Amino acid sequence: MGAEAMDDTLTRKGRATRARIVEGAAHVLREQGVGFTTLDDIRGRTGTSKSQLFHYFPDGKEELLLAVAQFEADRILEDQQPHLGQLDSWESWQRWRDVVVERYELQGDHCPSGALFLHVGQARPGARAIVTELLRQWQGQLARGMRALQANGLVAAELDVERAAAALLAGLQGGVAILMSTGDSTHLKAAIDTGIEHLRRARPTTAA
Amino acid sequence: MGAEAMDDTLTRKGRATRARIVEGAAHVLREQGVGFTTLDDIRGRTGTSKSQLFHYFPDGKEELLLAVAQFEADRILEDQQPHLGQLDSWESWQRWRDVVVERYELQGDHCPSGALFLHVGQARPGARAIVTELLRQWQGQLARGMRALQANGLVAAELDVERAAAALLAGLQGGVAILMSTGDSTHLKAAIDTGIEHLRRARPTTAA
DNA sequence: TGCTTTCTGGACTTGCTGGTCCATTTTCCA
DNA sequence: TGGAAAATGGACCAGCAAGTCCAGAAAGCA
Repeated sequence: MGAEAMDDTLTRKGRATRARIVEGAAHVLREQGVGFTTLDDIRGRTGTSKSQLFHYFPDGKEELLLAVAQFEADRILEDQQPHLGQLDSWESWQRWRDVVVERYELQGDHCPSGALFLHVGQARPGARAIVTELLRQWQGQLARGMRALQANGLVAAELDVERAAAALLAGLQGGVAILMSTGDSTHLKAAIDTGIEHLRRARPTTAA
Repeated sequence: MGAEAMDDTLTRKGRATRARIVEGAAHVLREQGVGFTTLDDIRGRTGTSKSQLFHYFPDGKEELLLAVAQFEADRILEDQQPHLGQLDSWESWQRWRDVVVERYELQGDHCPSGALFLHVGQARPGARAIVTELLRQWQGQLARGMRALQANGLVAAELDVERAAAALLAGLQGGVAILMSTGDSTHLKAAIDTGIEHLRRARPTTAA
């Protein structure tokens, strides 16, 4: 997209303003939802003028939304670190679980990042790519953690790691979706806990 | 809502038109998504005039969307019958699984009903109520099926049925969400299959 | 049949929102 | 320092979509 090409000609001040716009827009979007947010809302929040918005995002709202989607996608994985990258013991899985639950409970119905990409992701091809890549990385990290458990002899080698990771990721996503629409985190907890339990039951047959 | 109060004064023709509007609107919304659908789109699709729309839905778009949400919510559970109501053997669970997967694979990225309520459900209180009730009933049926397995001695009585049902529902929802945004049903299948597997592993300790 | 109520068509209004434009200020850098 | 390029402010425009209104057709009903 044109964003990178623009970074070349961006001054220090320009980069700061652009970042301010993206962050501010992300905030407004999380609060109000994509469908109810106007450029003027973003303008007000970020203390910028119309011309600035179009200066940094020549293709207008579409491009800005895409930049926010990417920003949020990155943030989602970062927020789970370092736990998500170190899933090599039962304790670390538990810590990761707690971080995820706490994070999404805090955001509550304030349409978290998950909502953002779900909304955008339906039609626009660019947004779909961002979502797909996010899910790929997310699932990859979960699978990596499961293989670490296998390597440590905590989980049977027979476990279909990719499938288990896909199921866990789906449960997590669904739990978040339900949390967003009902305000209740029961499903999120149940999904993750059951997913981890699934691993726990897949103890190696040799060990006992 | 005003809808029921209106049914009193509706003639046969009136009821038919109202139903046509709701069904047509549901169709358009599934195709285009909430954010991209205008009243004129619905008007065109249903062969109605502006005044008809506001005659049957005095509160305008909001009320119409709510009616569609309720319509879709009912349809979701109906489409899973009779399987969802008869989950008393492993075979029936498998049949239900196949129906769900097939149904959502068919709808593909054509924003299925799930998307609809997710979109609407973020802010509007009425929509939130519809979603909550749908999930409650859905989970109730799953839990009922699990209890049937317990009654038939196929699953240990110790299984926390409500928690397992919540986890399965979350996985299903997340799987559908991922299917919608990526076009891939792998996660949906993995989630449901893993959920059922979870039950299979909870065999009664007495039987063996 | 004749009167009332409901139903329908479609022109019209109104407000909002994304997007354009240009003048002005600030920053860069040679 | 001075000119070019970037950054900023904000007035302005155009289109669109929700919602209004009223006149006329079709049903219901006694």
